[in-house]
Amino acid sequence: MYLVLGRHPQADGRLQLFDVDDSLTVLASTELDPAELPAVTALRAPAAARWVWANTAEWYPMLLRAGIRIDRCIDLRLTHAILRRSELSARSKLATADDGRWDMPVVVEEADQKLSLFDADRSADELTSDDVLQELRLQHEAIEESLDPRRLKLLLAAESAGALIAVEMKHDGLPFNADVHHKQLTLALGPRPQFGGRPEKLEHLARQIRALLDAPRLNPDSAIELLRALKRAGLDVSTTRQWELERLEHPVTTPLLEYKKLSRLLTANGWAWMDAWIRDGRFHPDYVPGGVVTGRWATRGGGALQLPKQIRSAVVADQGWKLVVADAAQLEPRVLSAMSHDAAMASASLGKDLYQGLVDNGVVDTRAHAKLAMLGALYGSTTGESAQLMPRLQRAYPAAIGMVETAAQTGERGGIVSTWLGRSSPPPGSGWNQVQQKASDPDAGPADERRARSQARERGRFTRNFIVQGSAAEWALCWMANLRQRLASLPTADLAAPWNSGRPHLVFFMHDEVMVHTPEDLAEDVHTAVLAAARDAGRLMFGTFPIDFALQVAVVDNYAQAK
DNA sequence: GTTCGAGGCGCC
DNA sequence: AAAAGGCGCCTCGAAC
Repeated sequence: MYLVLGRHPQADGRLQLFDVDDSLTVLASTELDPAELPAVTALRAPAAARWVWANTAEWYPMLLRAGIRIDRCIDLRLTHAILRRSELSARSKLATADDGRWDMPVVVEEADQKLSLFDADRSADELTSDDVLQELRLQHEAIEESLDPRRLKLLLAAESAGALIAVEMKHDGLPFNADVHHKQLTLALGPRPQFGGRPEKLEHLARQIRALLDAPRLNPDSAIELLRALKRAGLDVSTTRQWELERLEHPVTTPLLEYKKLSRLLTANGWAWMDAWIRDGRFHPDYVPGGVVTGRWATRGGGALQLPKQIRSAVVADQGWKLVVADAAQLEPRVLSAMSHDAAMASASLGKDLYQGLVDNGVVDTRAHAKLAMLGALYGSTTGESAQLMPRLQRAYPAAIGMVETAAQTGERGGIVSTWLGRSSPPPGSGWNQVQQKASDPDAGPADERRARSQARERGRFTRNFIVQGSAAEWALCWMANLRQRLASLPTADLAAPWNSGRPHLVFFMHDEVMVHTPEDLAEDVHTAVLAAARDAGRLMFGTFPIDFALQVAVVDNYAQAK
């Protein structure tokens, strides 16, 4: 059963909802006002139906505000983006006759707001319920005729579950204690400036820097001015980056590095950031599922996926609640060993730290080397220590290393690669092709060839990493989607708050890490659920292949206590 | 006045 | 002396 939602084809501003059976036949049609959507949804929610709509971020927020959570959906915009590009469904009508209509920009505004603000000139391409149903049929056809319907179905379900979770997490927000943060800022920077300008401690450091460089008017925020001043002081630097400054033997480096650190804190996560993103003790960033080509999420505003370790102690559970923080240890190498069926590499990770496993198996001598070698393999390192370790890795794990090498070669040739579940990389752009073309021209110069070679290698590193990063993102989505279902079936603690029924809920997701905010009494249940969800995700994706997805789980009061 | 690339740095 | 994948976002400063 599906519930297909879109605009009404005639009645302006109204919506139309189709009840559709599994053969995609319309059983019933309901016309409704946007304001009625929560009520209508509430009536239907008990049915085991899957909602189908163009964009979860458009409809789901108003349902959440009405206290309604839905179980499952298909976000056709997200699933279209996967299907039209996937190598598995490349011959489908959806892919070959794509008119770009579903290539919409990410919309985070909500439908009800948009209607009230832009009622007069809503864009002409708003999708009717018929459009939505037609797209659902097209996608079904593409999946069924694809080279691997099972994988695609899993990927599309996980992607859509992610869309629900993203909206729910924005709605619920990440518990964030503004007082703790304010105290940290004041301690580090000095009191908040009343009328702009630098906080005390930054200003003090700036004065020290100017004195030490004998540059009375220097603005240390200007990289150009700073570089000039450093050179004038006789320092041999080509940039003002941290790693380069650290190597200098000059009294200015200490205040300068300190200045940069504090300045970063102020501009990225200072008082202005707090004013903009923290409301009622919650951080409400916009998550953008599928926002990265590899399938990772992005965020818009607030920089949630770059939340510095420095400020994590301000992420504090409510009174009587806990944070369960879980991250997947060495996720990418584990995913690679499973997708390449590299039994040797998989066994190195069974029940333990994968990097230590490499040491125990005699592949490398230290854990640090194991990590360096592995990152080199995943990113395509060609120089330095990490590249030197590659032959050892290659010998020990030929299947795994062979897989990323093949992906790199495909990319260098301009080919397309795919993740385990079938998300495919974009083809090279026209500029890339032109450069390669030019290099094979009879009168191409050595510079042309060098440029072509370098760009080809660059793309090879991208495709090499794409298959691993993208497949790891798929595992993470499966993990989180499974966890969400498990959390929904946990009992409700007697801690109902206005914003929550007392049920554990996801509050944060960062690539290979999830955080659940839970009543204290249920923290152990959540811990168990997180582990079980990881096991399920591994089985869903890799069946019986013996691979462990080890988790580090911490039950804490604030985020800084994890790890 | 806005826009956009560069430099820089935070996260995975 | 920067390298090796994916991002977002801040400031500066030139270009429009």
